[in-house]
Amino acid sequence: MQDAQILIVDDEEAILHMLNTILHKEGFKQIDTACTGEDALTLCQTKKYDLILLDVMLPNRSGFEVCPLIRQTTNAPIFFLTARSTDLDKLSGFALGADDYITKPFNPLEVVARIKAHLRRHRQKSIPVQPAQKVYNYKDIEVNSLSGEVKVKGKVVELPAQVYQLLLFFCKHPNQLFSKGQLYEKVWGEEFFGEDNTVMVHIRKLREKIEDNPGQPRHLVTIRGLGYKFVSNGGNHEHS
Amino acid sequence: MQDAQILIVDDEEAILHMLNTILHKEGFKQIDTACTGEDALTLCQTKKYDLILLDVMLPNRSGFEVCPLIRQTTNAPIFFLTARSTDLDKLSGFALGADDYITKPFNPLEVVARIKAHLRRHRQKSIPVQPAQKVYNYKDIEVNSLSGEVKVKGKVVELPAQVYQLLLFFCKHPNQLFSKGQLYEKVWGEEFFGEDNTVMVHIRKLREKIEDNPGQPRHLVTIRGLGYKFVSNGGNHEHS
DNA sequence: CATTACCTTAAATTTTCCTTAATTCATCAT
DNA sequence: ATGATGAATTAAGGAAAATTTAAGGTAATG
Repeated sequence: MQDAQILIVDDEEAILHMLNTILHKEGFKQIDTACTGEDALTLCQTKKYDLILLDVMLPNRSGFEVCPLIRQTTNAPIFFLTARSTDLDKLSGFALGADDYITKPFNPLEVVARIKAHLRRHRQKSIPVQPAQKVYNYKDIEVNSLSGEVKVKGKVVELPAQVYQLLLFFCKHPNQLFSKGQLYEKVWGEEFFGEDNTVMVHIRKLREKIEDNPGQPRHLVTIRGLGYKFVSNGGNHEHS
Repeated sequence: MQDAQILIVDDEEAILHMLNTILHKEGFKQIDTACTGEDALTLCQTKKYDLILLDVMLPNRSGFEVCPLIRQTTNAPIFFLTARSTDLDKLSGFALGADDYITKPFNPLEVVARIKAHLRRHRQKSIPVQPAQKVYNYKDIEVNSLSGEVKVKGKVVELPAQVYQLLLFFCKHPNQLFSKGQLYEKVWGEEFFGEDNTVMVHIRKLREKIEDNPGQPRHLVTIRGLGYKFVSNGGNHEHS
């Protein structure tokens, strides 16, 4: 339990430091911190946390905004930190996918107690599932993961397994940039050692299936030096 | 009751997540989600649900529009979710085939209570009227799960027990993709450790019974790298 | 203009699946 | 009990298809 990966997101250095020391004293050694919602999101995409403490008041994007985005990457419990604590806040926080609500100023012992309690409960429940979406619908591309069927512009196309898995992954994370290494680890589920050719070839195969002109892709675009991104132009699949 | 298949349709990720967690905590483990009416419809066409939660406000097509279309695929109870709660809304909601009406913001406990109540009523009603009479009727294949009789093109064929179970499972879940592992766990009821040969041989036996040419199956097709699928070409599947 | 990152095609390798046959297991009549 | 029968499982060889590797080409970048 003490080896739980915890992420704390707050723009105030003081609070970050306080929570960090409290939790560290209690034996939690695996603590990361972030100052902005963007940083938190990036961290969540690369690492798997067991618990996230998220301040509502953040520069640029508020915690309320970031919460559902983080939810897409993980189903770890998210605790909101806030100054205000009206019932309405709590309700909307809960609606956004929060699991608990801690109001400033914190009682350090209370924070620790709540975290421990939640981790205990959560651990027991083995696999807390997130709402697994089964059908993805973009402008020209339609994926039914129940039947394993893929349609492009209404026509059914056959995909090899690995290419299908790749498409499915992109459908689950549209408009997000992934490096070849990330893709290999997420889709293939194996450690990446720089052999990026495999990914590139599969990207190509996928493009041959879903793009009008695979040489000039419009859905699965490459961002040179960084990776690939599946863009959903006008697809009726708008999260947040 | 807790194994009821539930579908939640809402474009807001947050609400999807909230309802999912609430219901999951209450023991409902079989939950699917969809963001659009189209997706919901696709899901209803491939799978049978016991209850559907449908948001009125949906992108593209409204819940009002989608409801009658879903009604054509199933007679599962449909609950409308809506922000407004004028009497007009309620009236048209029920007229369109809705079974209940839940207004945002929800009280989680109320949602669960209503769902449970409805499922209880529905279950009670359906059990005595039709005592689990299940006859599956596809184009060439007919399975009577009461008598255990299987007909292919009108002719009775004898199936070994395990092969029959396999066929029955496929009849219950047509047009859905299952991996060998899934099939083994669902049909055999034992943990799967990669010994997929058993499943393959049984697939072969089943094909010898139901296919004209077992080497080139038309009903029980294999999707390489992913699994098998029982396709019902236009054949109407009647659960009762 | 050289270097880097990416694209593209084709060949090589591996995986997956099919099929038949052999073996084990269970049932039932003798 | 015991052997016969049929079913379920395991095993093994081969075919087909998918994945990976490799190699040469192209476009962007500094």
